[in-house]
Amino acid sequence: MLGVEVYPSLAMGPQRLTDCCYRDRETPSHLPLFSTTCEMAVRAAPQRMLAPPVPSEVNGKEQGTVFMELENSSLWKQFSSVGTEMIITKTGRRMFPQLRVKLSGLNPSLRYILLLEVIPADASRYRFQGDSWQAVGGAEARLPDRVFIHPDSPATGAHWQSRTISFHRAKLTNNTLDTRGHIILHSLHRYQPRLHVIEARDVLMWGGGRHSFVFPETQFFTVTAYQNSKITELKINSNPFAKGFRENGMNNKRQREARLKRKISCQTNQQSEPLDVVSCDPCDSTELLPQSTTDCQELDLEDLPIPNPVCGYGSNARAFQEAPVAGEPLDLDQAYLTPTIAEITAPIESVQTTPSADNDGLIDNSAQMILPSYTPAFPTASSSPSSFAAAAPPQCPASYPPGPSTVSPYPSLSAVSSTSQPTSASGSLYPSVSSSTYPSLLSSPLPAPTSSPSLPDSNSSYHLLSPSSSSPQPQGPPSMPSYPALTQSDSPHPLISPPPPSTYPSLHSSVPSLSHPSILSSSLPSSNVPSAPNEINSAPTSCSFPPPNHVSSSLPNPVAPPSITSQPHPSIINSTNSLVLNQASATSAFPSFPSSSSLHASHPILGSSAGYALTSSTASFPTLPPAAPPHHVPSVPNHPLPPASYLPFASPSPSSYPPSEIGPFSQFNPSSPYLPEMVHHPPLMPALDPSLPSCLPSSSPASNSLYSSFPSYPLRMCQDPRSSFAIPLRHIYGQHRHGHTHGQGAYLDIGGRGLL
DNA sequence: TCTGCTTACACGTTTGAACCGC
DNA sequence: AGCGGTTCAAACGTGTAAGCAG
Repeated sequence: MLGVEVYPSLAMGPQRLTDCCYRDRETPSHLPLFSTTCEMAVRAAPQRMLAPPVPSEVNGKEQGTVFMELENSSLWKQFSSVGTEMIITKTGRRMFPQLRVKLSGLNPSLRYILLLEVIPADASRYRFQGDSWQAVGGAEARLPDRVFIHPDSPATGAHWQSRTISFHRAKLTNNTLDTRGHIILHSLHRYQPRLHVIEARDVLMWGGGRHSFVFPETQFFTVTAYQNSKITELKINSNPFAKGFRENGMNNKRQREARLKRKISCQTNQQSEPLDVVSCDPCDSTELLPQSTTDCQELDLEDLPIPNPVCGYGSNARAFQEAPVAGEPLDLDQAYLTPTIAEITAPIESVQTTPSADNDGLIDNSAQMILPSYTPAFPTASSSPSSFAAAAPPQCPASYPPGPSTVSPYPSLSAVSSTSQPTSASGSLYPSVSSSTYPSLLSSPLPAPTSSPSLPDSNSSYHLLSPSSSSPQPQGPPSMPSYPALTQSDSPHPLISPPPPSTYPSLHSSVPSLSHPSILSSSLPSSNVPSAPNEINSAPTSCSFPPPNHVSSSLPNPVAPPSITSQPHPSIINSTNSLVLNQASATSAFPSFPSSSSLHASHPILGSSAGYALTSSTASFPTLPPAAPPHHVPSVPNHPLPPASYLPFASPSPSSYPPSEIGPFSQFNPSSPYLPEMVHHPPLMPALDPSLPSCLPSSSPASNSLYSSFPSYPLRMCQDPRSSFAIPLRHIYGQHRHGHTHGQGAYLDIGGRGLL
């Protein structure tokens, strides 16, 4: 079984995850982006829990705020407006539209690893009824978490910024026994892709800053066969591989029907006379060839954007075009969020974004912070229906942690500052909800009201708040200076040689049966939800994954290896404190919320007094709703979409390993699928600190009460031999012989099903 | 009977090796 | 011999429809 030990470098080292919430610039900084029940609950919480915004001493340029833009956002929006569906097959199917992004704000000299993760958007199972998606029950047990590692990883910031980054090689499958490393998903569920940018000081030491990006418009439903004919048509007209099905193609309906008729006719004729191959050729589509007109003209997509035959999308030609080079004007539809500042020293970490006046803003490398307004094209969720049906009434938030809305209201309870981390970053203006070094619990599942992906309130507009000012930021070049610095990756990290295998923590021995936090949270645990067959939650032998930082921290560091286990880092102390606060807030906000103690019980780290702040996050997470019986799901076909690009939750890249930051966790709000938000998802980097278990409050009760149904999965990684990342992985594999390679990129199983 | 999944199929795109000319 | 451009075939990606299972 592979564990973090196998991939020590995978541990994100000192995890500096700064979840951020993007709020309307004109909205009070402490107000959540989305108004939900949870939000209300939070607001009702004692004022003391809401940490006041911390003035930002932004130094964006110097700090290098990482900024990601979804290049083909327009295309995604087209699909999401109808209800994006992704085919999943046993052999694996690529995603379309593809995830194409552009990065900026990276340190050109540093190396980064890009990961793609697909997490459940909620805890519901869906069915396409009538003309919309409706939740019909609880989601199935979460499958092994797998992360697709971009084949170019690791690559320098200059590399990533010089081109469009495409994750087109990533494949989705419904084969739970998949051995090719494809991302395993359940059919008829809703998922949310999430991208991570991880600073890689060394291929074997992923300890740098980490930034996570979520583009709400990329949410999709998994299907084995398209349910919505509109989606089919959109795909046919957008996907080059499906040209054959276009009106002027050889495999369009007309042609197929003609072939079928001819076939039948031929068969009939055959009986009476020899078949005339020529005349019966089903492919003689010459009749349609003259139709040089656009496919769209032939299409029957009345209310759908008509793709351009050439670029795939007439209405948004660029969406399908090759990635523009850096500096090239971007899609107008794209909005940008300001980066979050990882406030290491300040107790509060929050992210503020600055809304741009409109979506006309162009962006170039230098201008990373343009925030075009999304409103025009994508009205507030409340006003516009979403293709993603709301599975359940909004009341769920109480028991279900809605993303942003739930989170944002929380004051940053834990500001874990890394002593070793030189941070010039100042606290963000906004209160962080919950900071955790192990946010997986928070964001990973993007828990949504079991039954309803309810639409966000009208209040949840996409305006961004400027850290320095509440006034709307004019369009145009982003004012970087005004944005909080997210990372401190400017200074190259010392290269750290991987410690000998023996030095790696032994997951098996040191970590008793534990469920990975990410798994727990992401699994959308539900008492009603059937456990996955491979569930090994109770299995003592199962691998568990401590917070990444633990791992990295535990790794021998010639330079300055902090001993987390033996001596709580100051940050830890802070986290502990924050934890308490968080718990309190969480408790008040979410009645159904599991006690932190229970969580701790299920996870050594969580239980650790040192806490690593991850507990704080955990505490703030309400218990997942039980698989709801058939939900009343108002079909909500078209959601307004959020900005195309968002700033990451910054995780300041640490200079050293101790967990340094705990940022507010903001989850993608399942109920408002299209709200822009940066989410921090920890599950992909399982970390394990053997020493932590010792700190576990063994007395933690009811540890399994909440997440017992979620198994701990071993870490698994597969990689494309062609990937530049091959060597490091092979090195790792070499130690454990569990590597899987394939031509589709590298995959990392975070919660893999048993592994070799 | 219905729903969902698997599989085979035809068509188009992509990719990379082979070939050719300079 | 090296380089760049073109050609070609295999591999791959795609949606559809039939068949199967529950």
